[in-house]
Amino acid sequence: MSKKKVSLKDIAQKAGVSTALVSYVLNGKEKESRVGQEIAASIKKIAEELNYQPNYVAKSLRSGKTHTIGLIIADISNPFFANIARIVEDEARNHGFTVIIGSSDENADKSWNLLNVLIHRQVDGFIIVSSENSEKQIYHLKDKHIPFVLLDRHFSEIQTDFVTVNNYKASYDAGTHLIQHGYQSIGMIAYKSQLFHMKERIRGYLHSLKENDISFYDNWLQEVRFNYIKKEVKLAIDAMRSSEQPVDAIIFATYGLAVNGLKYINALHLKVPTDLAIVSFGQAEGFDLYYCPITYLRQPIEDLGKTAVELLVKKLKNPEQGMQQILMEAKLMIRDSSRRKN
Amino acid sequence: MSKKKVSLKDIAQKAGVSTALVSYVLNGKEKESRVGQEIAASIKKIAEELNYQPNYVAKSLRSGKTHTIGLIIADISNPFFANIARIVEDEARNHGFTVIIGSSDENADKSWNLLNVLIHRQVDGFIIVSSENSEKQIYHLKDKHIPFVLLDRHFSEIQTDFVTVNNYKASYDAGTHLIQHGYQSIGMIAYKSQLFHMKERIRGYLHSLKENDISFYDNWLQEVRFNYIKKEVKLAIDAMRSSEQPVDAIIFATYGLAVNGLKYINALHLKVPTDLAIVSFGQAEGFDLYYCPITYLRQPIEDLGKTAVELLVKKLKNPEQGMQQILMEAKLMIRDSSRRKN
DNA sequence: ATTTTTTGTTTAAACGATTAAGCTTACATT
DNA sequence: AATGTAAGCTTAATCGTTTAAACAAAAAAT
Repeated sequence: MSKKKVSLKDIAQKAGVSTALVSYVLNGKEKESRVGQEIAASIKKIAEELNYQPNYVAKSLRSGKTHTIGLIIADISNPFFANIARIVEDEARNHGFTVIIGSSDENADKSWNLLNVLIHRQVDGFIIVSSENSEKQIYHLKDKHIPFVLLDRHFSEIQTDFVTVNNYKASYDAGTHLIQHGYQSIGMIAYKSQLFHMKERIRGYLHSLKENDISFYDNWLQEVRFNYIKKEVKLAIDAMRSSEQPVDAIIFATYGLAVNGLKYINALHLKVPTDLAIVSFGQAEGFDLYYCPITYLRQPIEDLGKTAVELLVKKLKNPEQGMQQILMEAKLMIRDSSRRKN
Repeated sequence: MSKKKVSLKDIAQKAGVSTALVSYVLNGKEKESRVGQEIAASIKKIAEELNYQPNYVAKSLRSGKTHTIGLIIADISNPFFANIARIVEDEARNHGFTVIIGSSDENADKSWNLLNVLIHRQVDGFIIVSSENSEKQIYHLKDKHIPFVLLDRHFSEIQTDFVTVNNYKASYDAGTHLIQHGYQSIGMIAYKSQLFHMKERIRGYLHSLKENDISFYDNWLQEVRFNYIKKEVKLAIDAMRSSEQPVDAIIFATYGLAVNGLKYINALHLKVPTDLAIVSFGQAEGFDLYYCPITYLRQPIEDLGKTAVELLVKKLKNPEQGMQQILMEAKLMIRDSSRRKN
């Protein structure tokens, strides 16, 4: 089976007309281009019979549009990003776009590489979860007038479209919640990072303490390096516990930090929440399977992803589209790991 | 900034030669096409200066190759597939290919849709984790001579290239392990499915019982429907426990089943492994965070993904490439949830 | 001195679609 | 009868590459 691919030319030949007519008809331009009724009908019929499928590569070359979106995330094997990817993909497909995903591993060089590969592949636009020190890349896109939307993170000093959660508020809520449930010595483990969203998470945490007149001890805030997460999370927990004022609760700034932290807490035979209460950013089955379900900040992943796609698609259809910056709220899902202290 | 895109023509003009020469030089065909030394050098220099980047769309149109692979999986938000996707992506990029991912949700119709969208996008080939009842799709690809490799699952009645684990052996190992650790009444929760890999998992389990002269009770094997997983896993566990011969151990045939099962087991306040030992297929942090780390079958995800890409790339480069069918071994990672019964 | 070969380069078609502009008819208007 | 206009269709350029074939000039062989 499987004869040659059917092209416009084949249809034109069979119908005894030029390819122009076929193109007009199959693109629904019969009216504007005054194609005869019968001829139009017969073209449609033949196209149907031959099971014509347009060649998108040819279309793309002509139009300069590939109907493809590049999605750059930190790591597709991280559940948060996997979920984002899923939403973005589905939503993009609904709009007739195809998605190409790349994982940057939070590494600016990899991200730069990906960006360029995808630009050369002529993607129409990008949805990006930025890595640290990747400001240059953003400027580059602006320079080249390639449309993009930042997702989950943005740079406070660069004006761009973005869709993120209000990390400050989320963190503040987490801290306040713990305080209201009777915890007085609350630590936070975050990444050592210049990224705005991380700074905001820290700021929110600190603010919740201050507002409740809890005096802060330096040891309570631990910033670990992404590439040494396993070791440094342990050190961080050790430091917090041996602090002048040992913590009775910890807020983890990401899912990955929480996974590592909880493993160590298990190893130390600490009981959650009696020895240590927990609140974490991120979400995945891990938190459900834990013997004491973990209180977490649920980010509106579906909304985030859909909105990012919508913004981008709008920009692609109308490059004059004004800038949009969207902050969404994370919801604190209260479970056992932050049970009221007795 | 951002003047117009630089094309071969621009370079040709600046160098005062035809585009053909430029093409030859930039594709390293200077020798075969006997391009003059100086002219070649100057072309290279100019290309460099103008920062020329070839237009892949045009290249694709000409060559009929897009250097793009379609990856169809069940669901990118499932950690197993997310990991696969990650590996496939990286490996493909190493070979100069780009990956487009689609999630089928184990649904043959969606999968069929995806397949067609990607075919029209002119992907060069596919890596597919097949859904149930998608045999037709496989025949379709064979018919059209579109290269593909099946991953993780295959159809015993269709001759295709594939890369999967030896599910029979994995399951058999799990059963044997439990028996050797003193468990006598071992149940399995699997999906109700015609898919070969699922049948094999069941077959391996049954065989381990038989070989150890353990008589099997019908209630021990529970097959639940994918779309009713939450409810039916509960029913399954209830049925096993109220069996004539209640189970003291359960093998879960997938990670998703295990997550649901463990949640219910927690809700029932059953202690693992004293009340119920557990072994599961799949892997993710969930199993580490569980108060009693779960014994699981670790599939060689990295190898699976890489090998699938390698096979496909080989086929793309040489369509005459003979069929390859690769079975890999899953490794039983023994942890606390199957601790020796005392 | 003529022919052949080699070397270096250009021409032009092709991939598959889109679309502005041009070309015929037929019909309506004066 | 002459002119204008609308309808219906074709031509040909274009997007950016690749590459077989043609060509011209120089070098080698006769």
